[in-house]
Amino acid sequence: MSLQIYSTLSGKKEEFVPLRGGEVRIYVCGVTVYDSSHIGHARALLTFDVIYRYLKFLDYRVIFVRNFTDLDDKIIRRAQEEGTTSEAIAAKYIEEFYQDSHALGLLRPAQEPKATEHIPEIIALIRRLEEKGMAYQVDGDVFFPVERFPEYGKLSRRKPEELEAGARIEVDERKRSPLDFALWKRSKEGEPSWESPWGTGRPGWHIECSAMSTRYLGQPFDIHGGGLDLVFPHHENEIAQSEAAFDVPLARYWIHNGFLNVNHEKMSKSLGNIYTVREILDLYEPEGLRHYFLSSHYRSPIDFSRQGLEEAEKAVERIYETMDRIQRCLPTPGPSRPDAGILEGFRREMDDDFNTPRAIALIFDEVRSLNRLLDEGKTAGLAARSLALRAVGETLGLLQRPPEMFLMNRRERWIKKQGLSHAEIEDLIRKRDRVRKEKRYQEGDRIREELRARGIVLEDTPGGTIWKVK
RNA sequence: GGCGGCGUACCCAAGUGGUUAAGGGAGAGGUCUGCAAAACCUCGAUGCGGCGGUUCGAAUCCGCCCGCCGCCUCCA
Repeated sequence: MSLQIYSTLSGKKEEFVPLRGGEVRIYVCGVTVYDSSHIGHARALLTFDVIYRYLKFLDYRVIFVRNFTDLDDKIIRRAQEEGTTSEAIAAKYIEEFYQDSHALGLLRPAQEPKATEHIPEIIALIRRLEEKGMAYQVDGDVFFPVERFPEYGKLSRRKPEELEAGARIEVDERKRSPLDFALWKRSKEGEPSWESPWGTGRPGWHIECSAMSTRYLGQPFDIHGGGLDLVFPHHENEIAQSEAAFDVPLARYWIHNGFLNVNHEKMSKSLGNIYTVREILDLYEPEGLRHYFLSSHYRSPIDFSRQGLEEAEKAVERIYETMDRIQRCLPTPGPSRPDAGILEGFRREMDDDFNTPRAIALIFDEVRSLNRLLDEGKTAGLAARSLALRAVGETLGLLQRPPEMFLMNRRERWIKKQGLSHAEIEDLIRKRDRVRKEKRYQEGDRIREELRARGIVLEDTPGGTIWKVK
């Protein structure tokens, strides 16, 4: 069995066959940099981060491109509100994006093109469409004539007639059809603008992705991805433009991640239910968030909850505890190779449309089995299995830190929140040790209870008493 | 109105025709321990929103009904 990918275009799982041998070219629509990234963005980013990692795990040479939309109405509006330039707004949120990406443990794409740096490519593409009669100009605006592209609607399974019937937006009278969309917009006073054959203006939203994907990956390329909400109209329009221009498919497989909801509703500013990446990572471990997302399938909706995140964090802690035990038992792993059975099992699950929930279940099966070996004091095969576990974790972007660091971070976060200090806790532990030596256990248990009431649990190990967060 | 999705144990969540319905969290009992914690062992849905149907056999396919949601407009 080989990798099967669900493609929005065909509406079913298909065997993945790269267009060029061992190489995979993938383009994912990135963020519009006009505000802080929220956890919905994080879900999309993590989804494709894992897809990227898994393709590499399969030994493909992967060319991963993810753009920044650094030019659009929202950025311009934001700049006006703040009395600055759209360049400054974009630069600020790109910087924030990188901080968030780093915190989330995202692998960096090979290319991260920005719309503003590809104006010549965009103009060339529009000109090509114009030459083919697939663009028309009205007063410095250039539109794409949807009715001239018969396959329009094939990705989102919509018929143009039905769309027109249901349209309830204000229609620009100058367009031939309400569905036609802007390739180029004449710029208003004070907006960023570039010289073009149609006068001073700026690109429409969809065209940048067509221009940049072709620039870095050619056409067709293998995988195009993004959030489910981009299917229509963004990706539909990209297909129309690119395929009208070059008469070959834009991309072979179309992957879309499901939404992240809050209280069963989509996150939106008007509902005030947006959580930014930074505020969540302020409260929870990044790997907890990653685990939380990966324990649902990438195409399913997730209803975000604090409880879910807390449970996920405990789950990650369980894995780290086991890795910590292994490390103490086998300080140097030796020349072992990763256990092939575990890797095969992982591959079997992931080959089925990146089934991360099953992959995670497999990790926990392995954790239990390893703990049993450790309990029994057996070390045969331990090194190979822990190496495999680490490889699997790495492919999911989990288990990337030394175990003690994860455990320590959780503790630090907790005591800070509780207003406790190390010294205070350690004093109590020493005091408890003293009374225990004198067998005054009741007194010792009182100290334990006192700490437990503040979320600290004590573990008496052969090496002394350690403490953890409940 | 059109298109699409979802409803599985206390919570989260896999599973889309066939032995005992994954895994995590919470819970109960046990082993270990001075007592705990961690770990391990055991238990936990005779049933997968409801009602019919197809089939030797369905959580899985079909129909109807109930409930929830998304897209059709910028949006990850």
